[in-house]
Parts: sequence; C-alpha cells; structure tokens
Amino acid sequence: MNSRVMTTPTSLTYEIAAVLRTEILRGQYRPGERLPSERDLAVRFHSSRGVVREALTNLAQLGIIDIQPGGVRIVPRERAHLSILGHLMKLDNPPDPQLVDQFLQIFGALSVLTTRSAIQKASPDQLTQARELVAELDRQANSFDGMHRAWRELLEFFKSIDKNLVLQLIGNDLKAQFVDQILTLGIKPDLDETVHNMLVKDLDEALRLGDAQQAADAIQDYSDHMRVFVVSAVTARQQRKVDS
Amino acid sequence: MNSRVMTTPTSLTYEIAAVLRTEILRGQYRPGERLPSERDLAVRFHSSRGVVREALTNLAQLGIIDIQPGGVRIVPRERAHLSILGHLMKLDNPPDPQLVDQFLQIFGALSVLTTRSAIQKASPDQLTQARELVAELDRQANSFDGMHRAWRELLEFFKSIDKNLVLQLIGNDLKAQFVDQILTLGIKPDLDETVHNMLVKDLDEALRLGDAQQAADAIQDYSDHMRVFVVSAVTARQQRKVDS
DNA sequence: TGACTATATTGGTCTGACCAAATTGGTCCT
DNA sequence: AGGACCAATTTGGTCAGACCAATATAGTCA
Repeated sequence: MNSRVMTTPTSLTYEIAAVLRTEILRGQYRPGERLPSERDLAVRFHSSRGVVREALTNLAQLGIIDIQPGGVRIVPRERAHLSILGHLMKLDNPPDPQLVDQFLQIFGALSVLTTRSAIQKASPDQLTQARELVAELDRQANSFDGMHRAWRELLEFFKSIDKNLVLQLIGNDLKAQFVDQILTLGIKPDLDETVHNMLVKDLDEALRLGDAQQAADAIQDYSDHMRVFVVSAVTARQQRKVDS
Repeated sequence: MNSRVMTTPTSLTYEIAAVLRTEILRGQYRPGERLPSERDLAVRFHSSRGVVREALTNLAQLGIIDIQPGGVRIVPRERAHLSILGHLMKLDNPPDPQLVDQFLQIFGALSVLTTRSAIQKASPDQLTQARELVAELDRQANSFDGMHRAWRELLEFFKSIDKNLVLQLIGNDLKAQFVDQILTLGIKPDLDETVHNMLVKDLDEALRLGDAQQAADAIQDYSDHMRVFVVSAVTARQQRKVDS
C-alpha cells in the first residue's frame, strides 16, 4: 500500500518547485543570472516565503541554482546533478529522442558491467539459478510484460550477486528517472524472434561455461536492439506530433 | 573565484541536515521507523521548525526519509539516491576501502565508455588534439598534480566530444561525491614508470589509428592500476588507524 | 476481541519580524 | 573621467507563534 509514496507530490512547495524547475530547465534564465528574490517569488505564487524557500532548497539540491546571501543564481546545466534527468525528460512529451538514446546507451552499458562482474563472482549454484531465469525469459517471449518482468528479475539477480552499492544506486536513480516513465509511454518493444533466440542461446551457453565476456556481449547486443527500437518509436511519436 | 560554492555549507539548516543524515546513514533508526516530530527536532537543535523543515526536505531528496502528514519515516537504504554516496563515504575516515573500490570500478568503466564513444565520433582534427593532450600527459609524468590535471583535461576533452549528457551528469555526481574527497586525503598515486609509458604509447597509437577499442583498453588498464593503488593506500591507512 | 470514534499529534502553510551578509549606488579622491 | 571607498538597500538565514487538514492513537462500544 505504501510503495509509490514520496514527499507528497501534491503540496504547494512541490508545485512551486516544479514550476521554477521547468522554467530554469527550459532555459528561461541564463546561467549566472539572478532569480527574483524569495519575497517576490512568494508574491508571484500567492504564497509565503517559507514555502518558496523550501522549493528553492529543492532546486539547489538538484544543482540547478545556487542560493547565497545576496541572491539566488542560475547554475549552468553541466554542473547539475543526475537527478535532473527525469525532469529534463518530462519537459517534452514525447521526450527528446537523442536524450532517450543517450540514456539507454548508459543504461545498457551499466547492465553489461553488472552482468560481467556478477558472473565473475558467481558460484556454480548461482549460475544454475541464473540459467533458470534465462529459461523463464525464454518462456515469456510472447508477452512483452512477462518478458520485461523476467528481464528485470535476471538483472536484479546479477545485481544482487555483484553487490556493488555504487552501481545499485546509479541504477536506482536511472530507473526512477526514466524506465518507469518510458513504460508509461506505452512503448512495448517487440523483439525480433531470431534476435531473441540468439540472446537466450548465447546467454545460456555463457552461463553454462561461466564465460562472463560472452554473457556481457549478449546483454550488450540485447540492449542495443532495445535501444534502437525504443528510440525509433519515440522519434516516430515525435513525427506524428509534428504532423498533427 | 566562484568555483566551489554551493548552498552555504555553514548554515544551521545545513548542520542539522548533516547531523540527522549521519545518524540515519549510521543506522541509528530502523527503516520504517518514525523520526521525532519537526517540533521536537526544533527543540533538540535549539532551533525553529522552519529550519528543521528545510533540513528534512534535504534528506527527503536524498531518498533516505519519507515526509508525510502524520510523521517522517526512514526509507531503506536500497531506495536511496546516488547523492548519498559522498556522505556514505565521509562517514568514516578513511572511507571504507570496499566502497572506494566499487566506486573506482564504476568511475573507470564510465571513463572507458566515454573514451570509446568519443573516439568513434571524433574528427581527424580532434584526434590530433587528443594526441597533444596525451603528449602533455607524458610530459607531466614526474609530478602527480600535473599529471592529474593533464589526465582530467584529456577525459574532459573526450566528454566534450561524446556529448552524452547522461554520462556527463553521472560523472558530475561521482566527481562531486568522491574524486575531490579522495584528493583531500592526500593520496597521490605514483604510477609505475613502465605502466605509464605503456599507457601513453598505447593511447597515442590508438589515437593515431582511430582505434577506439585499443584506446578504451588502455584507459581501462590505467584505471585498474589507479584503483588498485588507491584502494591499497586507503586500506593501509585504515590499518594504521586500527593499530594506533 | 474487533470495529469504530474522538482526541491529540503531525506535517503544510501563513504572517511578520530581526539579523548579517551581499549588492547597489553614490561619493569622494585621484 | 576613472577608480577606490562607503552607506543604504536588498537579500537570504533564522526565529516565533498561529491555523488547518490529514494522520495516528487511544479509548469506547458492540
């Protein structure tokens, strides 16, 4: 029951932060430029300084503004934190295909990393377990949702073997920022059957032999296919929107 | 003049956030447990509710607490955001060697990614520029600081060619959280001369041929050497501390 | 014992005030 | 005119006390 909650997304603070965030990310202020004072912002939003301050603290933690006695200033985007990614993506609907592409590239690369590292560390028993999951992945080949779940389980399993906290945290952020959002777009990559079979075969063989490199390669291939598919789907949507 | 500033690290809000963050990361509260109320915290810190609220908003954005009407609750660490990494590392001095190792592993992997991608996209002219930077890297071989600077410049250059915003943002976070901190520890990896020469030679050759894979491999080797060195240095410090 | 309800508690927001630091604009000297 | 200096204003940082709505809790009743 309490799975999706976060700092109530329905508070004034949250809304003000969202408005300002959007304005800043859209580039309505130049880097180094000063934001209106807290008092002025409070007036603008028919709110109070306290709430505005909380909103500003939010943005400061995203690394897009710099609060200092004397004034709040815009920070150049290159110095922002990872957490702006999701917001950057939500700026447009559908999101910028290039951004999606970059995102999936990194996501894939990290998956590859996890896989390789996990298999190097895995016990024979764990390798067997992993092969189970691959078999399950194969069985779910006909439904996207089932496959997506199986896929996630496999990667989660690798992650749990790898036990790299850094990787896990980056994964959290990226997933929170992106994966769920792409899913709500309703893009359901329907993988080519031959590609799918190849992936499963390679992966199973790699796990049987404990060949980390081969497994990593398989994951890389799979990620690339997925990426190309998703990006072209997003691009198509953008086209459709431009046409209408 | 304005390079290292961030939300004034010398404010009450900041201090309170730091204290609570440390307590939470040290595990003094169980996941799901309730934090004292804002009013109680204000009393405890001889402060006001407003300030406490700002501090709490901070922690909520790190993903370590969940603020809800009715009470503030602790979130399990697995669901936290990347931004806690730095704080996790500052928890102990010297930091946990295993964490450092994991960190450098990811950092290296991302550097490799950037390098490969950059060289694939690079124009002949850019490749030449990169070779300049490698030459500079070679010239600085005797001083750590100079070499570190040259090294950074080279990677920055690759990053600017790659133009992958996602990668850049992750890099920002990781650097902010870690690299600078490791530097303040005063650990100055003194690379073996043969390793250094090998790196420079391979890298230069790769750039001359535009061989992305070879360049990536060289970076990987270099990262691995650095990592092993730093981790063992950190471990040594920990030992020394245990002994005393 | 379990479902329900009233009360106390908690976060969300507002107001208005004071302080210290930074900005700004004017002044004075060169 | 140009630059250094200084005072007034603006800005963020903090505090106190108040009200509301949602939640949690304890007490009550079936």
